[in-house]
Amino acid sequence: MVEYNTENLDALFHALADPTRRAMLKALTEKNMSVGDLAKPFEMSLAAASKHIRVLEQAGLINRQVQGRSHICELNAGPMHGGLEWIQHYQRYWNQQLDTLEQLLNKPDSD
Amino acid sequence: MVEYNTENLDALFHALADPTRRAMLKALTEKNMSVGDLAKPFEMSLAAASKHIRVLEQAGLINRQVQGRSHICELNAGPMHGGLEWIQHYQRYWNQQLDTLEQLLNKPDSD
DNA sequence: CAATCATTAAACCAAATGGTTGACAATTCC
DNA sequence: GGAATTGTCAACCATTTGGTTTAATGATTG
Repeated sequence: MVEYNTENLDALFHALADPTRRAMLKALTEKNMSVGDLAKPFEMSLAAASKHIRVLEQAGLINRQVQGRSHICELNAGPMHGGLEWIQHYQRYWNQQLDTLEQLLNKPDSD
Repeated sequence: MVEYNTENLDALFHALADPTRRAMLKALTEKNMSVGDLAKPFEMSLAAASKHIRVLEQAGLINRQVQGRSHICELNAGPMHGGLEWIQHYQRYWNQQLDTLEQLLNKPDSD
C-alpha cells in the first residue's frame, strides 16, 4: 500500500540535506519565484544557485515554467509526503523512549 | 519553541539519504545489533558498513554501547523528530495541491 | 602467551558535490 | 540590429562520499 521508492527517498533526503536548498523551498512557500530571485539571498554565483535548483527539480520538489527569458519556479511539496511517511514509521520509537523517560521520572513518585 | 538546528537537519537528512543506512535503521527497530550483525546483510566490506554506522551515530540516530569486543548499536529515533516537524510544515502545501486536484476532479460533476 | 574474533584506522581510489569563472543561447528593450 | 537581461553549459577545482584493502587495536579463548 504505502510505497517507498528507494530512489525517490534518496533524492528527496539528499535534496533536503542542504541548508541553501531548504531555504529555497521555504522561499517558494511565499510565492513562485524566478531562478534569479531565488538565488538573490545567497552569497554564491547564479550558476551555483541554479545547480541547487536543479537538484530540487530532480527530486520533484520544484516545477519550472519557462516564461520568456525567466524561469519561474513553483514549490511542489508532493514528494515530501513519502519522506514524511517514512519518518513517521519511526515515531513510535522516539515516543517509546519518551515513555521510558517518563516512567523513569514518574516511578520514584508513584505512591 | 520549535527549533530547527540547521546542522542537525543537514546531518539527519544526509544520514537518511542512503538506502544502506535506512536499512540499518530499519533493522535496529527489531533489536539492538552489533556492528557485525548490522553489516551482514550488505554486500560490502565490514569497514564500509562501519563507516555508514558512524554517519548514523554522528547524526544521533544510533547509540553505541561497547561490550567487550563487540559494539552494540541501539536505535535512537529522537533526532528524526526535527526532520518530521520540518517536513510537516510543508504538509499544507501538498494538501493544497491535492485540494486543487480534487476541485478539478469534482467541478465537472458538481451539478 | 598465542590465536582468534570484533571493530576501527589508514591509505588509497573513483565518483559525486558544491563552488568558481567564462562562454553561450534566448529573450527583451531601445 | 545591438545591448542588456536571464539562465544554462562547460571546464575546472577542492572536498566529501562511498567503497576497497591491509594493518593495527582490544577483548576472549585455549
